[in-house]
Amino acid sequence: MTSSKKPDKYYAILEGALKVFAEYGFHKSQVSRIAKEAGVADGTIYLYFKKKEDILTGLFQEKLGELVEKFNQGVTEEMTAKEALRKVCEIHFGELEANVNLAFLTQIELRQSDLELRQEIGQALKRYIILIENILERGKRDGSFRADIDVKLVRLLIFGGMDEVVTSWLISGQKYSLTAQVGPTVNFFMKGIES
Amino acid sequence: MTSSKKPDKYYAILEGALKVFAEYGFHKSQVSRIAKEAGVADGTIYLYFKKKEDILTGLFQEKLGELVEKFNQGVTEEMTAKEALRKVCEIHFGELEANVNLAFLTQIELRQSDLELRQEIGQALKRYIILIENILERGKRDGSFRADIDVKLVRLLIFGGMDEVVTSWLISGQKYSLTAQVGPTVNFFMKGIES
Amino acid sequence: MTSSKKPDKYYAILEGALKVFAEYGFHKSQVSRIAKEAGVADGTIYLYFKKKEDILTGLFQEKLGELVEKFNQGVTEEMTAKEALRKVCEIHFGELEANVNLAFLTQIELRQSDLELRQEIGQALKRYIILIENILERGKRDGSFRADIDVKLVRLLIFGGMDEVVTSWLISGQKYSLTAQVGPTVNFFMKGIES
Amino acid sequence: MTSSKKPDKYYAILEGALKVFAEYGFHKSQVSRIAKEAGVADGTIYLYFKKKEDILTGLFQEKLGELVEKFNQGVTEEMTAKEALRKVCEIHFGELEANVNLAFLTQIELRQSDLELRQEIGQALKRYIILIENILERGKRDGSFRADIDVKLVRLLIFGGMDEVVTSWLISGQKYSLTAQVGPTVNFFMKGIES
DNA sequence: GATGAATGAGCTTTCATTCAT
DNA sequence: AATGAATGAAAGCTCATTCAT
Repeated sequence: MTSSKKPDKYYAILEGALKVFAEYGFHKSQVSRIAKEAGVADGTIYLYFKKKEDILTGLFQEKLGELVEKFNQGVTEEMTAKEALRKVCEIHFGELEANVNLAFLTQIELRQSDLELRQEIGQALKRYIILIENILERGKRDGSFRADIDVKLVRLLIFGGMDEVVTSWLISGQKYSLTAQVGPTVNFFMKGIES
Repeated sequence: MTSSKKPDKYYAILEGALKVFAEYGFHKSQVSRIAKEAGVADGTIYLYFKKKEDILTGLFQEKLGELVEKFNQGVTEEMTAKEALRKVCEIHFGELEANVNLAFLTQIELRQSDLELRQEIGQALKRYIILIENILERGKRDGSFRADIDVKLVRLLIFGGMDEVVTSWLISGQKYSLTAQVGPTVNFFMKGIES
Repeated sequence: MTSSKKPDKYYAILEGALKVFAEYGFHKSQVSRIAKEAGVADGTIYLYFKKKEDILTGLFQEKLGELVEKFNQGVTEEMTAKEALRKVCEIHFGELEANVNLAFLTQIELRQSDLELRQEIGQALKRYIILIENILERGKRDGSFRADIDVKLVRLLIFGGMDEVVTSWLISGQKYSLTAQVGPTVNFFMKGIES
Repeated sequence: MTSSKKPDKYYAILEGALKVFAEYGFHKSQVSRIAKEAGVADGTIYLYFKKKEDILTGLFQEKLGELVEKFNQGVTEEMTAKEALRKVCEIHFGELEANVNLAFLTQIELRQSDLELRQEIGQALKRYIILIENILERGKRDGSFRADIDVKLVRLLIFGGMDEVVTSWLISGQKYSLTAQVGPTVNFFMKGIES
């Protein structure tokens, strides 16, 4: 199903890098270690990536792309805005809980990058951002969400909130269930804290 | 009240580091450059810090400490829980908007650290976290906040939301007013998005 | 008459190498670039040459061989020694002026080699050297040249002189006519500078 | 007497480089080997030279500078033009014979450089070139040299001739006396080969 | 013979850290 | 305490060469 236009070694290197980056972090990961993990020679990496940093970039694009795909497939048009928002949170927490290495990549490594790279990452996440904004717009239109909300700001607050929950779970050592947080999290987004 | 027991050069180095880290990022900042910015010799830095990373740690503790101090001073007991929460957001956005270098430090550099360091940062932020949790507890007790909220979770959601708003503002190039976001942000925390 | 027993690709590679070496110099020329220029695969080069250096060697032998051939054809027995020497200089300057890439090869690249290779080059030039020495011997015998000249030394002085004139012309950017220097050059060889 | 404004290590590195370059050639010489030879750490080299190539450049400038100094000191105003020219050849052959490493540097390594570097070398030799040209001019004026010689061309022929004699002596393995060639060489320059 | 993807040894350069002064 | 020249480990990257197809 995955239309892989790139050669196998490209993906082997990315998988190796995911493992190594997750364990050591980008700056403490040697290219030679990634090569070993991927089962290729050091030089081979440079047939597929121009610089070490490009491995990180490629990893982001590949993995975030897959993630975004899952969001797009999981959230359908027939859902109500509320259902859709809940689904987004379920996928967000669920996917990262199911793939801890990926969680390390997104929550830790993704931040270990300079401003320039972060802007690039922003691009890769754009479709996810648009998805959330669309849900918010839809809710505003059909009256299920308040008319006075600032879509862009609320999108940041929702994304930032989920992001922090995931990071906290990760730093704590994944000692509790992340998906168990979906209910109260979505409830907060819906009703706030005011009694 | 802040008893600065450390010698002047200690702070000179931290100020130099703040500037340099903000401009180049931790990994691309050379110790020699920090020394130059601080007006001391390279070797002098090692009289005050054991390793380069310790400069970053020291910077966090110092700067986050100051920040936490501001929160503690700005949020008083006579405020209602709601007022207190609004104040927290005002200070959070206000301080970082007023000090862009500090914002870079907290939003970008603070993330450029491995898991170990992030846990350490968590410690430095603990008092801020407790402050928010206390406000939430107080609101639950006096009935201004819903009784069924999970304090620890909501604290993450609130902090994460504000954090993302700041980062987004920073990455965008600080093109708009951050403090102008306080109102709608707090409103979201209070009432959620449900109509 | 030149029986080319080597396959076409051999010469294609040499031509590619001549171009690439002339532009980048031996050490900065990649084998893959030569391959591309020659229109063959990288690996193919190693069917014809054992090492990169052997391409240079082959090029010298081929090109210097052609050059020596021209000297031998241009200088005939019926010429006087003086005429022959003038002819040598005419061909030397003329051929290199007409083929700048070849000039780069002989004046610049040919030197970019270690002692070992330079001795090998000496071999390839041996026939040219012998030609000059023969002319000098002949001139001594028939009385047109002084009897007390040291043939080997004078050969070096004549060759070295012409060589320097060509190199200087090349480095200057070929801004003037090289063949125009034949007259005064030969005159110097003949009469020296003493009035 | 040598006004050394540069620190000792600078010269130590140059001396080490001279030895190593003379033995292995520039491209086969590792920086670490030069460092070892100079008795400094690898990194120290980069306190004095920005790139490996700059060691070569520095060496040229230093050594050619010393050489040029010797020419300027050895050739005085009260000499006749002929005497001066003989002196030049004596010093040229004598200095290189006395310092074989330097001879390797000038005859082999100095050529192992691309066009750009050779132009730079040309600058370093300019004073030597001017010296020879001045002698030729003087000889023309006082009638000891022919009035119709092209000074620039003859300078190339003289320099190139001497250069080739030195190189040939070096490649042959320094089996004979170089200074013994001064007499016949100068004689050739003066009287040519015509009987 | 021809290919070109893969290899991996090798080297320059950087820069955190040290220590003699 | 302060200096800054010196250190040397460490690693990203290149590219000549190989070999399975």
